[in-house]
Order: sequence, then C-alpha cells, then structure tokens
Amino acid sequence: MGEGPTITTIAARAGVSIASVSRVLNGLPTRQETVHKVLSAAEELGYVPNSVARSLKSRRTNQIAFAMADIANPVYLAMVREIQPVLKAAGYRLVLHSTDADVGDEIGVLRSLGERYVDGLIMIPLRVTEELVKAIAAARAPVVVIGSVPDGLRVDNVRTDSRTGLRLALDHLHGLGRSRIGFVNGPLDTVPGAARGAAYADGLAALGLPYQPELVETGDFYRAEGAEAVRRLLDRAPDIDALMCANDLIALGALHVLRRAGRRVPEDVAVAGMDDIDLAADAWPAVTSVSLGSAERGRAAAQLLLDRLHDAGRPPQVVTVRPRLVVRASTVGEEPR
Amino acid sequence: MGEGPTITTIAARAGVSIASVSRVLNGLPTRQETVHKVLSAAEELGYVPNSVARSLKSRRTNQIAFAMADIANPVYLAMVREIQPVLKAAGYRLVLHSTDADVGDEIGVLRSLGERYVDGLIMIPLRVTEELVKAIAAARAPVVVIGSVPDGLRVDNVRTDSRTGLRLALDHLHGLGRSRIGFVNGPLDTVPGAARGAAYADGLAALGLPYQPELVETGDFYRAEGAEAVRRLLDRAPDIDALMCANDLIALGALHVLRRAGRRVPEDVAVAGMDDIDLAADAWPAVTSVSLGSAERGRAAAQLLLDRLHDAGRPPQVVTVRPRLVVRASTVGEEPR
DNA sequence: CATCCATCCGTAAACGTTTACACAAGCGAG
DNA sequence: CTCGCTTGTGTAAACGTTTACGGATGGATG
Repeated sequence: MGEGPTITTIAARAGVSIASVSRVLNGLPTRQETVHKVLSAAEELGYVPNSVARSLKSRRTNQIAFAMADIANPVYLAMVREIQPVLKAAGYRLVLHSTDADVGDEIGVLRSLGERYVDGLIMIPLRVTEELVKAIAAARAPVVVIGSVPDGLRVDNVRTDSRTGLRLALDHLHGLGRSRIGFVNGPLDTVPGAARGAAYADGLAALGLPYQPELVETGDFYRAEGAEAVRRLLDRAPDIDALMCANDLIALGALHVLRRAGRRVPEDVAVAGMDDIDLAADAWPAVTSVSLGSAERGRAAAQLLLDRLHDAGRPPQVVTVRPRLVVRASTVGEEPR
Repeated sequence: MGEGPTITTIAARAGVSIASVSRVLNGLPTRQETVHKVLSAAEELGYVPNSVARSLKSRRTNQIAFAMADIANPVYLAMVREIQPVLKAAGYRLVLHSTDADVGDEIGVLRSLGERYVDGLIMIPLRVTEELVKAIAAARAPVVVIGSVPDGLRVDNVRTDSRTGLRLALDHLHGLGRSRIGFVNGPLDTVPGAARGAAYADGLAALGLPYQPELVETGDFYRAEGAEAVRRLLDRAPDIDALMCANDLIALGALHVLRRAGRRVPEDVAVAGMDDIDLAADAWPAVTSVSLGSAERGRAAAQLLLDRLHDAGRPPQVVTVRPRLVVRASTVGEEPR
C-alpha cells in the first residue's frame, strides 16, 4: 500500500496526464469530459492534495506562528482566541510557541523562520533585548510584534499605552478621595514592568501626591507572587487606602490577601488592576481594571500580518489601542440594583 | 535576491556536489576537508534548511495537531499547557485547532489529515457522533482521542471515569450530612453531560437517596450559563443543602448566585464542582472539586501519540486516569490556621 | 486547399531536500 | 601487477505538486 493516492495515481486511472489532473483540481479551463474523468477518479480514490508538496512549489505554507511567554496567561489567551478565527477565516493554520519568557527561546523562534514552515509570525516578547531586536530585523518572514519596540525597528507593530492607562486608574482612585495608593508591580526588567513602574511615579506627580518608596512592592505578574507582594506591602504600610496592581492577576491575589487580613474592599482599601481579563469581572468584588484591549490587539495583529502577506512592500504599520478604564465594585462598591 | 540560500548555493560556493552538502549537514561520514568547506560556506551564507522540502522527502512534518472545542476552557487549556512541552522536547511543533464544539469542524480536521501537514492528531471531541467515529477510523494519520469512545473503535485513547468521580463528590456531601443535593449539568447531548447526568442518578441510588427531578437543572458548561441554571434551580427548590456542579465553571457561577441570594457556603449550601481547574482553588471560598487529572491526561495523550509515531504497529492503547476528590472550603468551611 | 488561430493536453522542469548507485582513487594482499 | 576492498564523492532519481512550453487537433478564414 503505497500510502495515499497522488495526482499520478489519478492520472493513471483517468487516463490523462498529471498536468491535466492538476489543472482540473485547480479549476483551470479544461474540456468537460476531462474534468469529469479526473473528478470521478479523484472521488473514487479519496484523493486529498498533499499540502507539503504544494507548499514546496508555491513557497507558501498557509501557516502562521504565534509566540508568547505562556498560554496560561489570560492576556495571551485572549489574544490567541481572537487571532485564531481571523487566521482560520483567511485559510491559515496556527502554530503555537510557548517561550516561557525566555529571550533565547524567542530568538530561536525568529531564527527558525528560515526553515519556512510558516508564512509569518506574531510575537509578544516580554523582554526586548538588543539581540532580540537584531533577530527581528533579520527575520526571514514577516513578523508582527505586539508590545513596545525600539523606535528604529522597522516592523509591523501593535501597541497600547499602559502609561496613560495606569494614569486613568490613579486618577480614578484619587477622585474617590484615596491618597495613600500602594503599587504592586511585576519584574522591572520586563517591558510592561518598567513602563508601569514609571507610569505610577508620573501619575502620582501629576496628582500632586508624593512618591513614597515604601508604598511600592515588586513581585511577578502572577496571582500567587502578587499575593506575596501585597502581603509584604501591607505589613510595611498598613495604612494604605488604595492598591494599584500592575495587572489583574496581582489584583486577584490582593483581594484574597486583603480579605484574609480583614480589610474590606473597597471600603478600607480600593483595588484596581490592569488588562481587564475575564476573571476581573467575575471576581468578588468585581475588579476595576484598565482594559488594554487584549482582544482588539490580537485581532489587529492578525490583520496586520495578513495585510503584510498580501502586500510585502508597504511601509511598516503601527496600530495603537487606546486604554480604557472599566470601573467595578472593587473601587466603588456594589451597584444598587 | 533569490530568497535564501539552498544546498545548491552552498554546493556552488564550497565547490562540491549537493549530495556532499547534504551528507555533511546530516553528519554522515565525510572527509574532514569537505566537512570544513561545506560548514564554512553554510555559515557564511547563513544557511537554514528548508523544512518543507525536507518534509516532502522524509514524509514527516514534525508537527502535531491538537483539536479541542475552545482554548478558553480551562480544562483544555491545562491540556495544551502539558502537551506543548512534551511535543517540543520531542522535536514537534504544535498546530492548534479550535472547533467550537462543532462536529462538522472536527470531522474536517480529521479529513485534513490527508493533506499530511501533521504527523498526528490529539483530539478531544465533545459530541461523539457516528460520523465522527467513522472519520476517526478513516483518519490518514495517527490519532489520539481524549475522552470516551465507542468500544469497537481501535484508537489510542486517554480517558477518565467521571462517573466514579462524581460518586466521590456525592459520597463526600452525603457524609457531611447533606441530603437534598441539587445537580446542575451541562448539555445532555455531550459525552460528559450524559455521563455526569447518569452518574448523579446512580450515585443517589447508591446512597439510598431518592432521585428528585426538581433538584436537577441543565445549562451549559460555562460560568454564566451555570449561574443561570443555579438561579432556576434555587427558585424551584430553595431548600437544597448541597449543590453538585457538573464542572467547576458552573460551581463558580453557583458561588456567585448563592452569595447574591444570601446563602452561606458551605453552612447553608455546600458546593462541589468537577475538573479541579486552577480557578477552583483560587475562588472564595475555595471550591471542592473532583480532579479528572487534566494535566495528566494531556501528558498521557502526547506520550501515546509519540509512542505511536515510533511504533505504528502496536495495538491501540487505553490510558485511564483515576479521578480524585480535592476537598476545599466550599464543602467543609475554612481550615483552622 | 493552404493558413491561421484557438483549444486542449502532454512533456518536462522546477521547488529543496535525501539517498541509491556508480565511479574514481588509494591501498593492502595475493 | 592485478585484484578487490574501502573511502569519498558526484550523478541522478525521487518525494508530490504547479506551470511554461510546445504539439496536435479542428474549425474558421483567405
């Protein structure tokens, strides 16, 4: 059993050449009788075209890669969820890469584009090193980067403005009369960690509030690590009346810790997060969060890549998604029904 | 610019034949001098082998597909998370398919195996129709099914026993002195829905409790739909003292509804779920849940597929993962510290 | 009736690899 | 000195498609 039928098998059975078979299968003009012979042969044999051979000839794989740190992160998950249907509708398959936030791994993915197993890549790097930037510039296939990139880098890019976003939340907290606003951040050597840390300082200054180092704690962008950090912060500065969290997972950890500590949210401490993941809305109390439009960014990235594949020559595009504050119970209390 | 360098380019530059180039790159025995010439040429040109051409010749793609209903479902997510590293370690890429629980879509994926763009498929169908079974049997590449399949179907299979699992939870609830145990299920035309519905009835019988239709409500396996169903159930049978939920998302919805209704968990109503997703442990109160070993099933499926690719001839394997009850606050209250 | 054009189809090359086979050179053994 | 074996390399075929090109056929046109 020589595996599945090929175009040669069909040609033999239909009594025509492989060229005719190919033409019929691709809908090129052909005599009606030939069309019929080929189609019935193909049907009888259960022919399915070999995508590898097709790719070799056409130099297109109809596959697109998506590389992110960890699929379990709700933000990346939301993106995959949006990216997939867009690609599927355009006839592309999705190849998934988890890099564990390892820059080396990300560079490996970029290098592997030379193998030509995908037509393009959407990536969302956490740490943007010089080497990574070089690898992006040298990539052998179109790349779309979600997140901030250095100015000089000519690459399709989807970004948001977490700085402005964090400011929205601080203004909101301040507007509620809170003035001792703690801040729990993720690692400072990541792009979002650095940006959000700076934004917190800026935001306080703009509000005329003093920057007090003892109100700032650094952990990681996960729930457990966030909870740990909140615990430390609370020990050191028990009198905070608000908590700004660098993302929603940290905020969820904060809710847990505050509840254990007997603090009411938002009466004693108002809590705000960032990313507006689904869990934020479902938590109790529901968490006020700055939406950075994850879904929208995912869709935009997919669309940028499709456009790029369609027109390789156009100048690199930058799409910016505007942050938006979603106010919920964790800052303003339960809505009356 | 004729795209990237190929072995032909290298051969020209090194002054050898393409066969020698291929041999060197694949580590076959070659004269030292030739090795050197080829490697430096490859290095200088920044050569990367074309995986499509390699696949065409070798008939292997080093890609494996995973098809599930919806990546946002925490259970499937947990599986992807486990499957990916196993495959990656074995040198395979992961191609992701979301089918929206559409049987037609799943059959489409199975058919597409004929295109030979992957070496195998791991799938987790929600509804097992006759047509799906036929498509599995006719698949042109190795398939591993996670979930129950009809007895006759010869296919590698990873399953669990949700029936026994649900029984564990019912026994636990009954052991706590609860006897009016409501049940909120997902769609009955899905494999898990049907199994869990039957298990509930069996479990009650085994405990000597009467089956009361008014204690059973059907929604969907999501939080919002689950919450709706719980609301209906609560209206109809306000005197329940326990709630068995067919999965954890439903249980999370239940917590929300019960809180709104002023019922204390677990004092007034004990709540148990199924799947033991991360969220169950993080909820408040933390949800008692039947673990069906999602992570373990994912790993097992990946391993089964790798083994199958290694030995096409061996008889189909079935791996069964034993369910395990994880007791948390939603049934027994807060642990003393 | 010769010419031209349109239509249809087959031959062969190409995509970038791997690999069977053959050939040349070198060398030890008879 | 010849035979045969080993070692290293090149030629060419193959994987399954798509497609440029040219040949054959037949009808319309002069």
